[in-house]
Amino acid sequence: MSEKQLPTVYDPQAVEEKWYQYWQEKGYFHAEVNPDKEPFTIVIPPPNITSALHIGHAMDNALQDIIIRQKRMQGYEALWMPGTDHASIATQVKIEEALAAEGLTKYDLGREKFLERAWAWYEKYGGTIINQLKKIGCSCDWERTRFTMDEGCSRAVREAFVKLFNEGLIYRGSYITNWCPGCQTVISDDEVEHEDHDSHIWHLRYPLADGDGFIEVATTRPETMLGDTAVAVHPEDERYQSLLGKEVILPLMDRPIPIIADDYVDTEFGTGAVKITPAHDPNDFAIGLRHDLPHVVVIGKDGKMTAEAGKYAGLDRYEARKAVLADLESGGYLVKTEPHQHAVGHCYRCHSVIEPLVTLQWFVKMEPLAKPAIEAVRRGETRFVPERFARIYYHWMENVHDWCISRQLWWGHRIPVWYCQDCGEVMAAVEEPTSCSKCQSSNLEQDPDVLDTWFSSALWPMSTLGWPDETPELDYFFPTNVLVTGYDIIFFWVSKMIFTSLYFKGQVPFQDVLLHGLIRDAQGRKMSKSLGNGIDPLEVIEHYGADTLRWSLLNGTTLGNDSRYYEEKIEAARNFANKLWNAARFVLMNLGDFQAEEIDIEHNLELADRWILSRVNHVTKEVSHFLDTYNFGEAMRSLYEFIWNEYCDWYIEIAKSRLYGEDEAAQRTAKSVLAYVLEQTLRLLHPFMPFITEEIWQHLPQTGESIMIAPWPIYKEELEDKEAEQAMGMIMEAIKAVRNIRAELGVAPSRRVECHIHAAGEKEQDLLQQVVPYFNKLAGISQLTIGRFGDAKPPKAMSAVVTGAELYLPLSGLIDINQEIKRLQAELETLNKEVLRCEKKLANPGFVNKAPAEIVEKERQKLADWQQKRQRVEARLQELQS
RNA sequence: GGGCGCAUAGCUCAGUUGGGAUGAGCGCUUGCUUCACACGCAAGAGGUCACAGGUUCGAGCCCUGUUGCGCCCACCA
Repeated sequence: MSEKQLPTVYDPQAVEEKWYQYWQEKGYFHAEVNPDKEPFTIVIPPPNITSALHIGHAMDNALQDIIIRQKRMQGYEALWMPGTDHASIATQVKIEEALAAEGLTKYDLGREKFLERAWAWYEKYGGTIINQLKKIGCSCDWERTRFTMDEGCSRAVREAFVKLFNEGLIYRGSYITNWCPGCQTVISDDEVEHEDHDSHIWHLRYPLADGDGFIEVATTRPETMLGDTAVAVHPEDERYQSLLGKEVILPLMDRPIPIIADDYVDTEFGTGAVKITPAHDPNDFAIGLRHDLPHVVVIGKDGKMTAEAGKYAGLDRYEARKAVLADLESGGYLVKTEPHQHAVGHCYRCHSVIEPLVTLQWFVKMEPLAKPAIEAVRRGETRFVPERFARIYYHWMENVHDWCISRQLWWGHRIPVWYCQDCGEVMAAVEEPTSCSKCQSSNLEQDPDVLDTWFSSALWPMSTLGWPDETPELDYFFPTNVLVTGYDIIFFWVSKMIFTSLYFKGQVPFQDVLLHGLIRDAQGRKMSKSLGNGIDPLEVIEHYGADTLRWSLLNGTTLGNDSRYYEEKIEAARNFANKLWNAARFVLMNLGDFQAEEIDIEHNLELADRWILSRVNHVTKEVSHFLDTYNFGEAMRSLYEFIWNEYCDWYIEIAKSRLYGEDEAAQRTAKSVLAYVLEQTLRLLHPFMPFITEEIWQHLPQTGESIMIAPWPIYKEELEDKEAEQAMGMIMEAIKAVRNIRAELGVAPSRRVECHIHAAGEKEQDLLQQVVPYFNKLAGISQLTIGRFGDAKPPKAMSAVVTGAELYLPLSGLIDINQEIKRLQAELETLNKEVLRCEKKLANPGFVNKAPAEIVEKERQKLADWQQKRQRVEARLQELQS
């Protein structure tokens, strides 16, 4: 860098573009198998190619980037594996929407043309997403970028399917499934979103076949009664003992159906008698199996009534409900209608009301997979952060149903199963078979369906590293270290990766799962397209820069908790970046031609130097610790406070007197410490704000290619300087006391005043003498007289008592003795309270005996301190009142 | 019906293993064109840590219960 000075204003656009390109050219993002280094791996949650990234993605990926950048600096072979997800159902829904806008359906195109469209979609959005991630600053290993439908991932999917199939863990069968009439496919239980709807419960009367009265049933879905094939009661329900084995005539359909007994029925609920529709209700389906009941399918896949529904055939299911109810009422079968709330399932992609239908599907048998997955987490092989999410995982795993993996969609991994059209043999194969393994016929047809999109996601940590091949990458980078994702996809993805990885690899896929919350809008509402309250991260980056966006999304947050998006937060982050920029600009302006070799932080140190060096060392410890424990918000707070409140507000101001002074040695020391602390701080800040830190760092006198590969600062216990921290604390307290008096009396900032300061002891006096140059500057003092307790005081003066000293400001013309007395009396009151509190605590034998010695000692110290202050204030009051 | 989270300054939120709430940003008051920064500086105001018990020498933090808000899971029609 020839240009040593920073421009007055930080321009994120130019800087970010420049450095990102530089990093890429240098190959810093790339990780290789390297036996000399310890690996550290993160696989990205592959964003869906459905559309551009939203603000939640920005946060998710900023988190991952923070982790991977720190690990890289710490010397790990850090791999962040990137890629995108084909998102079978979600993408298909989008494409069909686009088609609909053209007045077309997927059938107009046909499967092949439709898939061409889908691939074009991938080309467009897949690229957009990658570019967005780059804008955010993500240091992914782009050379390794993958896609869930690329060749390798597709082969992994087929291998996994065939292995599970051959080992009896995948089966095909007709079961009641969640049919989405909108997407025209089944979806798994996880993909159904339940919502409570205000509806009704209808009591119906079914006449007994023998004409001897009625049985009353209750239902929330009257239209399904057309498909009833039984009425069930509890076997021990005394009310219905005499009816068991009898038949009722199904109203409207005139069909006799039996009254059966089943434990499932709750005698307390409704009438204790349940109409059974095995074809249209999951519970009824189970009862139907137990009692071998026939299925009457009255609702079709289009959500309309079938021919089996008789005169209602062709009606939409909700119109049919109205018609059926009207007919039941006019026939005298409707006993009563009561308001009722009940949960209605909706498709998580198109929001249609799910229709439970019996269809022929492929399933994964979950029980043998779930058990090891539960045990592995119990053993701590994978750790959930925050811990509470492990419970959610356990609960899901312990109650998991078999996983329906086939989808009646076109975009996705085609199920690798072929049916022999001659002998009916069913073959699962990784590569397309040419002939039937049983009858050698070549008349084979592949299953038309595709796999659940989560099937390929489940393999992601393995497939991106080469599985099913035993690649060096898989051996080296797997299991991965950290997975970062939102708590809302524990079921969809996290749990599926865990059991899949354990089954195929015998290892958990990652050690730690970090689960963050959702970003809501300023009112706390979920961001959604319908509300139009979403935020485009790229727009924010354009206005404020990526560092600002990253900082604002994570500052002050905690893992697992939702947060809100505010323009004010963005501005606060921007202000922080600006503060850092200006501090650096100041340092560089004063450094001149100062060289890296000139940096000397061991000799000629003043108190303030020792203090800031101790502080930066302490912050190094804190930030490292907070990152180790995933307390990102706390790490950021620590950096923010150090940079703003200590480095800028105090150290830079203090250093000025030496920078502008004549003493060259002192000037060199100040420059050294300013440069050293800034450089350390930039490295600590780099994972959070990669661009601005690089830009500044490149201007500093140091030797290195990039801050990205500079070593992570290490805490050194020997650099801790408690004495300097305490002494500086005293000095700062005294300066603040002077400023406080000045402000209260309205002393013009430009007016320099005289000050007498009396120290408690020799140590304090010595200390004060050391800091005169900047004490005067920071407190606006013209003449500082340093004495000892008991020395003569200026006759008319404002005064303040601070730790180890008392100070007097003889502000002629501004002093009102009565007001001063009031001030001191108020001060005395607070001091009395503090002294009392300490005394009480120390008088408690329980505290003195049981609390750690360190705490007790601290309390004694405090008491002595308060007592001394109180004594000085009392003495001062006496003087003034006499 | 289960489970979980939240309740701390006017607002939005932190608070790491229990040890004076000098908590942060925004907002508010007062004063400052102080030679890095008005996206700033300085000085302030503002809190019974939801409520009630308990454990402890000591509780915002641990335990029990209550209230309010939010979320997740669940095959009672």
